[in-house]
Amino acid sequence: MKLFAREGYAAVSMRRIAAEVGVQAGALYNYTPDKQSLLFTLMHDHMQALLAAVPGDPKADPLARLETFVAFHIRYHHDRPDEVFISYMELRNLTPENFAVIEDLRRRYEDVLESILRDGMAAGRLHTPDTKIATLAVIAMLTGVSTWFREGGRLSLEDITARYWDMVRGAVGVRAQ
Amino acid sequence: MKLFAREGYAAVSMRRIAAEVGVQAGALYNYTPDKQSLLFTLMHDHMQALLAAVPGDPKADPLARLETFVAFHIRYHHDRPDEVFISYMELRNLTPENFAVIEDLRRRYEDVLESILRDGMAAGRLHTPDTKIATLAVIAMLTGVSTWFREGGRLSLEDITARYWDMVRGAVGVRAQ
DNA sequence: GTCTATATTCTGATAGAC
DNA sequence: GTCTATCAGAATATAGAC
Repeated sequence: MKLFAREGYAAVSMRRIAAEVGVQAGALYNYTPDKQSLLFTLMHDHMQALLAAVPGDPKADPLARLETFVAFHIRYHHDRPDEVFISYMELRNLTPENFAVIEDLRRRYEDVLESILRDGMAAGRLHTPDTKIATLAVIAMLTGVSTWFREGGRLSLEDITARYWDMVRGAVGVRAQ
Repeated sequence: MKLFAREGYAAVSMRRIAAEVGVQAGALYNYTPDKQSLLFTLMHDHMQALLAAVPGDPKADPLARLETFVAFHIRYHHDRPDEVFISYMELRNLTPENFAVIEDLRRRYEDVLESILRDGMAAGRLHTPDTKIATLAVIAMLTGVSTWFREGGRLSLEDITARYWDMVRGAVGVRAQ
């Protein structure tokens, strides 16, 4: 995970991975049939864990669910920079079959947010003309945090989360009380 | 450009590039001293062109400038998918010196948007508590379009641009007229 | 389950003929 | 300015001893 995130799948050899974990290259093949399966397993496990962790109580207030989602996404991605980086950057190095599996999991994660936005619309708590577009925009915006945020800077992750919650509310048309 | 975008810098050999342009591998070294310089030149040219193309009339109305920036960013990135993809994905394959150059150009592009937001704040036309964070959020949101938008889908690029302009206005606190 | 050794192919880059 | 040929090393993956 660390090597793929730092240098990229194609640039990391099986020998480097073996050296990192303290065995010879041949020994790795007791754990994975090949390099591709290793990449796929890392990405698959990450997406499964993400889907298992995302909070989603359909009975709660839509705005509360949206705020929870924003905080969850920022925090979860911040805590797993390598997994996130790989899952966005190494998609093109998956075989077509493996790519389809990961894409399906990603779509299911997006659907969690889109359901929140749809319920918010139905309840009249927010106003956005296209929940699918808004979903993609919000996720891109939130995921961007992990590309530049570093601990110890001008703002804490809690500050950042507050700013993004402001911006998300504005973007999806939550009207002031 | 096409090969790096599709398969990644590390995965593409000089022989593949040579075959793509119809020469033998050795001939490439009449045009670039090495593979790293080739990547750097592609990214550098792209960032220079982006900075030269971005509209920025400091005397215009801040909201008009913001709308122009949003439309420009979406259109420019949509028209150059390979360049955009490389410039975001291959940063880690640059040498530290080359990375610093590209990062500086990227920061200068971000500064164009941040100046607009600052002027909008000063003019009382928008309200966002942190123009730097808003800049990063808006650019991440807009750049995301090029990862999923495909011609011929449910919405045209003009439709998308209109939706994003709505969302950006909300995100940076443009109050309804 | 790890090791050494190896098959086979590919890598970035260079030399020198033309 | 392109070609062929080549260097020196690295790549994935496998075989077989232990």
